Amino acid sequence: MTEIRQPTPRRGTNLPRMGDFNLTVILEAIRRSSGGLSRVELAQIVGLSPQTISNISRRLLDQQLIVEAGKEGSGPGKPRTILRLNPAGMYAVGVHLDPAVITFVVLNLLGDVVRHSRMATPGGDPAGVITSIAEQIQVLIEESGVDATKIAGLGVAVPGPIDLDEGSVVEPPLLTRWNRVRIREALTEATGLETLVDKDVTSAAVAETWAGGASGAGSFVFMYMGTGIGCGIVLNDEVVRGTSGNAGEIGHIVVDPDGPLCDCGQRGCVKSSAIPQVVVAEAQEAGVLDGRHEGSDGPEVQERFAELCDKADAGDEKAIAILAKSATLVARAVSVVTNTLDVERVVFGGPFWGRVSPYFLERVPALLDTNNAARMIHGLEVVGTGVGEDVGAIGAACLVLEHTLAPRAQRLLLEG
Amino acid sequence: MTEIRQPTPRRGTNLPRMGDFNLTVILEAIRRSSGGLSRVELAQIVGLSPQTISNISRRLLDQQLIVEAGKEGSGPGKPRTILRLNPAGMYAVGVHLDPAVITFVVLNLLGDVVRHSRMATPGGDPAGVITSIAEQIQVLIEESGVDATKIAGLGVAVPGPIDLDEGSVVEPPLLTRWNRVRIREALTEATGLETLVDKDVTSAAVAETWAGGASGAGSFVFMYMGTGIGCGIVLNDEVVRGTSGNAGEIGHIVVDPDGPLCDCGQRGCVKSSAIPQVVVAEAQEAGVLDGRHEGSDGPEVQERFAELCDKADAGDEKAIAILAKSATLVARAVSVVTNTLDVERVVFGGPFWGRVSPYFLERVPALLDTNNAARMIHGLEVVGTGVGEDVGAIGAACLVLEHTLAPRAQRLLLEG
DNA sequence: CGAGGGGCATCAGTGACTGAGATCCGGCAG
DNA sequence: CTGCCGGATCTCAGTCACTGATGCCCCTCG
Repeated sequence: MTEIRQPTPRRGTNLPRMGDFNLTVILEAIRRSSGGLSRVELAQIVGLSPQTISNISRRLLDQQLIVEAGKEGSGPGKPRTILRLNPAGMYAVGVHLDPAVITFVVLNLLGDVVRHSRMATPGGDPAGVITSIAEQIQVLIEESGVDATKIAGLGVAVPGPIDLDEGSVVEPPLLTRWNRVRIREALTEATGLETLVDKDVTSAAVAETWAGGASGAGSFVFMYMGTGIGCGIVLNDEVVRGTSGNAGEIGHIVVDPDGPLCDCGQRGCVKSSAIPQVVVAEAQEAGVLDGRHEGSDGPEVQERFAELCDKADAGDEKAIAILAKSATLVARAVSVVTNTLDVERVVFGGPFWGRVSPYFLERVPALLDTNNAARMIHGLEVVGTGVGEDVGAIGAACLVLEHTLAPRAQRLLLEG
Repeated sequence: MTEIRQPTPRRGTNLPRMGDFNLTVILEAIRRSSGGLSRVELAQIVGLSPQTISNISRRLLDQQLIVEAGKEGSGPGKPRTILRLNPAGMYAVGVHLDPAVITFVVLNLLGDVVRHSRMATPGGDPAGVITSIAEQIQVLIEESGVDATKIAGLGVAVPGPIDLDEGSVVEPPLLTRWNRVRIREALTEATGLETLVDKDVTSAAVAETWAGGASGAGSFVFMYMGTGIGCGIVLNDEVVRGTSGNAGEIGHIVVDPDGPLCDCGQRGCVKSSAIPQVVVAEAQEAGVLDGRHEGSDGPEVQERFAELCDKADAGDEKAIAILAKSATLVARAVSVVTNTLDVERVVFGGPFWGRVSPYFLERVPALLDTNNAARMIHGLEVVGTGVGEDVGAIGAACLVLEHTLAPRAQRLLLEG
């Protein structure tokens, strides 16, 4: 039963903590490099002496987290031995519990997907769903064929709100019956794996830091375009979770003064103006999509949204205008967040991102730049995630990798 | 010439860093306690062994940062020796450069104001203003009578935007002619003091962590009610500055769909709907304040705003309604920030806070609670700062104390 | 006035990082 | 083919912060 969140009274540190921390620092440097690093390069990058690097490298080699991969000799002298991550050195299982679909992945140390599966989210009792999830996890692990002793744990991404202390799901809007369900305990019990629970948007941000390459470094906001809209926050390479793990709730940022009334009492909240369901409804009203107004449930919306994108791709002006408006509205919300946090980058992703990315990438950067309060000082990079559609589940698995291997400041401090 | 901001490639740590860090941890524990702590209590709180605490205490005593202050004997056994901060152990000078007024303070280690002065902000050339500031600092230090060798440095709080790397002021809306003025260099040169520059709202947040008592711990947002509106952000006891030091720009959060058009193109931004200048204008239109529409400059607004508050205090319904509306609008903006960051507390402060506090404290907590996305998990505390009106200048001085003595994770890492 | 108990210091002991020097490894000139 | 050279890495102490064990000190209470 591990805790993600930080205790408030700041505690001291000691020698073993320091050693472990430096180990993770070196691992991170190797991880973030493309193509591995030699010991000498590591010494320069992390600022430790070559001897220390050697010692820690040995520990990493013993733990099979890294491997020596060839030599790089340029000029005279002994060629440098390149150290790379050992993909098979550690694995993590990730589950994304979405109101519509549950996604499962097994990740290796590089953050690559080794195995993956999906199932429609069963509607019944949470306890039953959890049992199904646990079963599916066992199947997945077997199918993947990975060494079970190398599996560091299980990460679970769930819709907010959550209670990080309890490891529970607290009444998410689209998962009725999930009221304070302690999914962490339940899955630890059922699978025997150390389990971490976090919000889907936070998980997506963690995925970006671990598997997203260059765009996952530094300070950024991950805009998650799913059934709803939310963001994950990373500042100086560390994820921001907030007091209870609920950071990133941006749904009620007002972006459209003429927008529809929201349940919060204001008009034009981004969650009631720019989420796929609303966009689809708008398209229907405008006659871009035909009038069948059957269901507003997950798959239905997804399908109709895809239809709208198809039309836009085919050049339908009205469809394009609708997507463009949605991009404008989302950009306003993003501006609020980026101005509040002064990040250097915005990463878009999530299940609905793939289809709308051209329309967003064409408009959002300029809009953000115009509204950037720090415009005179630095620009604001806008990119789509390289992690892909399963970013929720991949992020869930990355929660485990991050918790185990990332150089979090928290790792240095003594426990309460 | 010190840098506040963090380098991105995370670097390792070593023994001396660890020792220094633990020293700051212990100092912080003593600082945050009311009335000092014994060595045994410290050992429990920070998690280090009693021996280590003893050793570090000795270092702190040698540096005269703490003093042994009496004994506390309850029951049998040797009574505990209480360790307290030594107020005279360190001093810091703070300057708040506001468009209307420049405030100077000298702070002791406890964060108490030892000496303080003000001057109207001269309108001329920035270079001339900086010279005046430097002169005034010398005068203040002399008048304060503190041991000059104990002055750790100079902190300067300025309106944003700033460039933290350059230590410069970058075209703030109300300080024309201040275009990329490298005030940090200039004041280091002119005063001989190590100088730190930061945004006024960030400084205010730092003031709260250092001199604000219990409300300055953990994760909170400091809402600074000044000529404009902005916020400082503290997460897990560490200030969030952002990539370039410009975090906390929340002026363009939309809070009033029927509000006035803002220069950003949207309607009802908090900075164009709820800042004192606008509130005063509104009161004038409503006939609560008489029609003289002379100046909209700093002192004028301040005076008329005070007049409005007087009327409200006297029971004028219309005046109260206007302040109540302003509270509602500000609360909406605060909700956006608290939901984005999931903090546990909102601290209000700034020059205009004192007068409006009763009207805000009566309404804002309930409004925030209603909009709190994590309502089911934890509440949201709302308090007024205990630091007072000079929170900008005090915060500026606290920048120095924080930089020198706070247990920032950054302190552990090797330099680039 | 002595026993008891808690606070605190002293003294080694551990272990992570560091500096100096040795060793290893390949390229290159002779 | 051999020896030289330069750079990478390893070996071996050395330093220093934290820790565990031990003992002194000081106050309260019987």
